[in-house]
Amino acid sequence: MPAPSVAAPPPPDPEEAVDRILAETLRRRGYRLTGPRRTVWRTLYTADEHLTAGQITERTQAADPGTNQASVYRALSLFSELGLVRELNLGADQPARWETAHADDQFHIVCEECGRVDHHAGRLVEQVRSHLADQHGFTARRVDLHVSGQCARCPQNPH
Amino acid sequence: MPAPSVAAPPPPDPEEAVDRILAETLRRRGYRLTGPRRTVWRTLYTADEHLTAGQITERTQAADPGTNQASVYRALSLFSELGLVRELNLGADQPARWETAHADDQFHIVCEECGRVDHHAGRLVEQVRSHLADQHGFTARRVDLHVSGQCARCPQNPH
DNA sequence: GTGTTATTGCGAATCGTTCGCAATAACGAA
DNA sequence: TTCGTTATTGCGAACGATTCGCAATAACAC
Repeated sequence: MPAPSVAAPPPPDPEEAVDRILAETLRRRGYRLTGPRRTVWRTLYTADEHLTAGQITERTQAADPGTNQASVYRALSLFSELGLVRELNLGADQPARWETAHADDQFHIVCEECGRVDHHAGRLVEQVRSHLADQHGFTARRVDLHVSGQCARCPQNPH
Repeated sequence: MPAPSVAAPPPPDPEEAVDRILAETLRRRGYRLTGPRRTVWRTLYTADEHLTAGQITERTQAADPGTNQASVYRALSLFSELGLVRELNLGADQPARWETAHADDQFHIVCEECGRVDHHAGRLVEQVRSHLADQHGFTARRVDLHVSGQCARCPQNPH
């Protein structure tokens, strides 16, 4: 089996691809890529839903025992500052939740019956932004739209 | 000085008018009108801005020393359940704020520079409601729209 | 008035989150 | 590759906001 004449491209490793986003963002701003940060990042990246800090800590510790709760909070706070993740407050009673960043022209819909949380894309957020800018000179940095009620599947919904 | 032949209407007392809203709402649901509840209610009703529970406690205690913090929280929680007030979460870092209830087809705009919080009326909230109902069968009970950024007056605003 | 019981005040407990600090490990330079 | 600097960690204690349990008090119906 002859060696290829040109440098062989490294095999695509999906796990490394996820890490690269993190690594580059951190380095660009002079932060270090550490174990806890990588584990928290992978936890968020592979999450099926919006996790609380407590859940993130659990899963992070499952993947890398010994990781401290405080480090998880510090990682989340840093990621948020770097625009990698987004903190959500879906209700006064419940703790904050976290998700990987996406265009914030999406909003969250929470069903009070089944607890389901959905993303919902739409032009609404963009409309709010431009309305405030044009009519009121207000530069919107962040737009949070959060709706709670009953989803179509839940029994108490009056059709 | 002869007594009037018909019952004299009591002079309109603006302070009592405020109390009446509270009294009637409470009685209708079988709750008692108590001192702390009345004081908290007046505090909210005469507030110039959205107050935190701590601020409400301060002002309530100024008006009626001896009122306990726990009672303030209990009053707020009850009022909220009765639809008399509304709890606001304007940011992950800051504590909850409270305002007397109004149609929620209004949203909140917070300037990150000067800290100013404005109400803003508009059709947007209503649009969200009907869109979700018509297109997705979702019954929106509560719509929270919260925008943060820089207001027209603040220096860092790039025009 | 008087009795029933919702409500209070008090202090301690809880929850989520942040802090201070000594020990550790990441990364650039030698 | 090793070394030094210093950002980052783990730990535990502190924190602020909110809630709890309970005996004492006070609203309201009769």
